[in-house]
Amino acid sequence: MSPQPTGNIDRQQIIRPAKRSGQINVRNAEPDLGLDCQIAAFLFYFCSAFPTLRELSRSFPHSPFAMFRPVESNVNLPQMELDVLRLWEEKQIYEKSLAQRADAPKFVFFEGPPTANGLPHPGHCLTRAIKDLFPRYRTMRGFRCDRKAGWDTHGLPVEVEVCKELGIHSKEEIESFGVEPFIHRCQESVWRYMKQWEQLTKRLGFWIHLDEAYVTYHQSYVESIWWALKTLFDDDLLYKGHKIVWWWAQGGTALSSGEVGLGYREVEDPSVYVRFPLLDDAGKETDTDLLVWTTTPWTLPSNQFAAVHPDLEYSTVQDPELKRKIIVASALVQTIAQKVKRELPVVATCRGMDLLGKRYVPPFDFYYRRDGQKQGKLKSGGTQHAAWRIVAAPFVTTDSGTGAVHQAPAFGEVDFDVLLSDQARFVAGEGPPLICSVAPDGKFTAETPDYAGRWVKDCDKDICRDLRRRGLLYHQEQYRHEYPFCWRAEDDPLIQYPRKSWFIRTTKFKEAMLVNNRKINWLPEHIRDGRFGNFLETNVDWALSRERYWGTPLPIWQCEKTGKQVAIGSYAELLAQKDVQGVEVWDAAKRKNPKLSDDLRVHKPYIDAVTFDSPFAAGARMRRVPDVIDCWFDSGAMPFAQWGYPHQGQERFNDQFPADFISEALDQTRGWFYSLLAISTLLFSPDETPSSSSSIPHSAFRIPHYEYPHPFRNCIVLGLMLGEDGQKMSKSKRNYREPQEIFDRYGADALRWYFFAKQAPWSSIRYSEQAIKESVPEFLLRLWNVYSFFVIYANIDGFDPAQEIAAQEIAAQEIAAQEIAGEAGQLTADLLARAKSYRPLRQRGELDRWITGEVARTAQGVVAKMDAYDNYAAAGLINDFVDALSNWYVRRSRDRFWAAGRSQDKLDAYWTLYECLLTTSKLIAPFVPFIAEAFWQNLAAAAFGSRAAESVHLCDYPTGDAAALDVRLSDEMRVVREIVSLGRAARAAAKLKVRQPLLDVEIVLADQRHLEFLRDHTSLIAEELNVKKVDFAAKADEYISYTVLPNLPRLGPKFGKRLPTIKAALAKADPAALMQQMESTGAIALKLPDGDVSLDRDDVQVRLAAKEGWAAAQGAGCVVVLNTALTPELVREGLARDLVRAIQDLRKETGCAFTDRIGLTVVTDSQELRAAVETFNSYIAGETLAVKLAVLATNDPALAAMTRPLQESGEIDIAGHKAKLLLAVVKQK
RNA sequence: GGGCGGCUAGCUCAGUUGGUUAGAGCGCCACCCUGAUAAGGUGGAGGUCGUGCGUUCGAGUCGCACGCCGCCCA
Repeated sequence: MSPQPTGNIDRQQIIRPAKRSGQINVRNAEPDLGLDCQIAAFLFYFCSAFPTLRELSRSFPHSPFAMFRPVESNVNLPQMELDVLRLWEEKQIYEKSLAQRADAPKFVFFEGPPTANGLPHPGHCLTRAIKDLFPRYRTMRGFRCDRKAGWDTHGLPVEVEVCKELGIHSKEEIESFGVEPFIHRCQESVWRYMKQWEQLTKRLGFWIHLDEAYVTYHQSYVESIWWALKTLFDDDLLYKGHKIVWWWAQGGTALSSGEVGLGYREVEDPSVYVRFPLLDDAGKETDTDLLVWTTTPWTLPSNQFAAVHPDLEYSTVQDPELKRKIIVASALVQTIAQKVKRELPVVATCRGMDLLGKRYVPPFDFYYRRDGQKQGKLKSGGTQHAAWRIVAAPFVTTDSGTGAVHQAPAFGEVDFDVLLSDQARFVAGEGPPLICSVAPDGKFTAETPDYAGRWVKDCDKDICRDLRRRGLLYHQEQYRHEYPFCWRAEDDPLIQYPRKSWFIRTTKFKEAMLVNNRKINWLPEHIRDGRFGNFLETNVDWALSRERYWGTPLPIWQCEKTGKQVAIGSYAELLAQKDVQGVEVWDAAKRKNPKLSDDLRVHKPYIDAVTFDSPFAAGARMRRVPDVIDCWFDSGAMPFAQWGYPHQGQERFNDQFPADFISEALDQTRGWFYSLLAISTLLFSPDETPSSSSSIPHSAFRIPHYEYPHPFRNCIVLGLMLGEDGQKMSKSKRNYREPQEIFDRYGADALRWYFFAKQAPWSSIRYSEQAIKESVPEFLLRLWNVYSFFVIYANIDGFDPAQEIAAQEIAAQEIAAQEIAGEAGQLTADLLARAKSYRPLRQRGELDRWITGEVARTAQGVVAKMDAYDNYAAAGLINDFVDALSNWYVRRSRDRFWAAGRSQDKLDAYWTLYECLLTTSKLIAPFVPFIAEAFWQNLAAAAFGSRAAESVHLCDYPTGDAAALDVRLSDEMRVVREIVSLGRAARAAAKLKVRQPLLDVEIVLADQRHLEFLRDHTSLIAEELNVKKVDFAAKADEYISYTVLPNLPRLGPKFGKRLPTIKAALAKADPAALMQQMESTGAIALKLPDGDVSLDRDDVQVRLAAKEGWAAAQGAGCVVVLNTALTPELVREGLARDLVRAIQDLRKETGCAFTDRIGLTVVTDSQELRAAVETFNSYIAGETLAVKLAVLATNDPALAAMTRPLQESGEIDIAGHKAKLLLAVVKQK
């Protein structure tokens, strides 16, 4: 099939639509040619598969084929996107976009690594979309923005996933399964959903180097972390401590505060009130009890103290039933009386302070019977009983409970602090020891024989039962509260537990982190001092170690004799130690299974086997401590670990640090955002880092110091995305659609535009498929329609910008030379200006100058917003521009495109719209990269072949041509549009449809500034409003009432308190008189009781209001008044226009081709309608391509004689007149 | 219990440093246009800006208190 030429058809031979303004414009036409043209165009499209189009057009560089590929108006966006993806891949556009900026200033982006062992959902699309937007934008703005992907691969999530697979849970089960095969499984599991993630990333248009991704389990990555940890260790910032940690008993490990935070759930726990009988000074039991409250009965066997607030008032009440006295906080007496349903008369009161030091009998005697009488030496001299005393604690409140709190220091951080401060009062070793009746597996030990071997939470009930049996349980109820569970094993409640664990001394850097944080540009801003700042304020040392398997091994080796430790910074460093043994374990494994990833070499269990000679004790070995580390440290170390720094990649690190931009969702505040900031502050801070001592062996490496902020300068904190029902997104609830389905239905651009343009990125969004769907017609399709409009007409007219420019005889070499310079390929104004028909802007019509100015204004605004990371505002500006382009420029210019011939005015319109579309394509490229590319591929690449930039994404971002800006014109056009809009409103109010012509319209302006401009546009306004005449009323008192209002922002600062008086005076005065005064003297003088006031022109505001009884609409600065008088002539014209509409509908219904001639009979008994047809016969015939137009009465005998076939309308209503239409297609010769 | 954020039209959300008539999109109703057409456009109705108190000549906007929702943490 050889395509027919389409570009050289004589313009005059194509049927033009008749102009609506009434002039009939039918020519002698050859409809066949027009049809051929369409078929040819279709074939051309059909034959030119997307990627080959360029080749095709290249082979005919100056032929008519270089015109635009026809565009369907009902475009299949998802399909188009797939074509674009293929093009990008084939032409390596992403790579080229980077190469092009190889020497440009850098814009550094860090990828927060996702974990690929779960499926991606729409929330991930949001993060990945925003992570694409700004790098794309910055690249077009001339920056070099490398984008290295990354994967988070370690940690509990992976282990738990594997355990589920294996059907096991506890550490014992893992151990018996074997650590080695377990680790292998973990490593495999990490990549389970990699395909889906890569697919999503690509399909969304997220340009990032997936094949160069950093992976947290890779040896180089692990070694970077070892270096960091060694550095910290050597600076005494990494230490082993004994603390109360949140403990996952089933998993046998502590969790970081971040991880704990992921697992809070509301649960019901017992809330118990227990009597602690008090002892007198002699150690004898009294008749008084302290009533103590706890919500964790299982900790009662480990009770050591009871805490009261020293400043609270406590009451001793008489319990009539027990016949004993009970001490509780005075504020809670009534509450407790209600709970136990009896009066509790107060017999005495005291302050908490008075209770301090009193001894009591604890509810269980497992420890008491052994140590109850033991005393220790106080530092201040004298002795005291070591435990089971009342102590002071500031955290005791009277919000709930009894005002006296059970203390089991082993199972609560605050309780532990109480123990520590109590111990501090004693001579070392004499104070109370820590009592802990629970083993690390969460089960009671043999020290509490009644419950030994049972999971603590399971014992709550039995403990309560026992207390009740012994009469100690005063009251019990259920208590709803939030309690943490393991974030990966959701049925396992966490407990607080004393544990030796490795910590990073982040608290030492609290101030430094705060200072660093203050320099970060957080979006939204409140994160800085709010959520994140507050979190830093309450900083605690980072619980780093995990007694688990799949993670970065803690690089600490310990002397088996002396317990002394060293940190190792790399595998090579390890091998360089004295008498290294155990490496053969890995070698053997690798021999056995050569497929094993070499990265496993630095993992458990292989690394555990490596030992070396202790430098601390002769003959002793150094063995690695068994722990791995918190995987949040992995991701927080990515700024340097992604390069394997400092063992390698020092240059890359120096170049790519700190990041200019990162973004994740709000849930990363205490996760990635914190781990990044903490690690960076500890390692790279300017002054504080006492790390000059640390060094890499055999290298002169020094840690560089960086000014704050680092490691990131700007951070967009995305809102959380909720499911369709406002709940958390959950696969089981199906409250969202799979991303792939969204892509298939609406496309990635639709999803992206929804993310970028529908709300600020930090507001939490409720996933809404409807809203995604809407962004298609609202934005994409509207823009597409403008584009397709252009292409259709440009092709019909043979508007060929490439040929126009070639015709100027620009040597191909010259263009090629400029292309190398990176200039000519982007079809900027100066290149287009070489076309012979391209006129300078100032010579073009006003509408052209206006829209070109709007493009410039939009580009300026978008750049300002995007530079400030405000994509939402930027998208809004783009949207406004597209609206102006579509609904004003194109609409107002239609006639120019339809006009016959190749007038300069028409060419101006083409060039203007063409240039607008090219710029728009660039403007939207970072936001909706696919549709932008589709535009470019047709408007630029298809037309110019290799002379144009290969992709819109290789172009520079438009910044707005200052010379094109015309603020005044922009303002004036806004007024015109407002007047038109008001006119339509007035019509609607008067129930006069636009098809009904009216005699005239009066426009009253509050401000005469734009009057002259408007006078030049009366024909435009008249046409838009379908009126014969437009007047600007000079004396409008007839229609209008005025109000003279004070200009408050101006007067406020000037007059302050006097404002109400001035306001009242203006309101009271006659507006007409005020205006006259202003006109004659240039000011308004007000005589006021508190002194005269003179107001100038800018001090007041004149507001207009239409008087009653007029068909009018009022806006801020003007009123539009319609003359609603209808003459018979006008009514007939209105009827004629209505009739045209009805006939056009019938044509369409009949399936007429554009060019079909028809014969038409209007059958009606309405005199008016008949008259209208007669008066406007040629107008109606012209509009509807009727060669014959007759009107008959229903009883006309001629009706019966009419030849068939006829297309017959049903009975139609033309403005209240009944009629029927008979249509016959006239045979074409 | 604490911190942070939110509360503006039926729904989803904008609303600059306080300034007179608080906006958009969707939905609804009405209408228009129709050779860009399985689109498009215009208009309308719809708001005591969560509640109260305060600061101010003036508060959706600033302050305080409270209520509700969400998140984070205890």
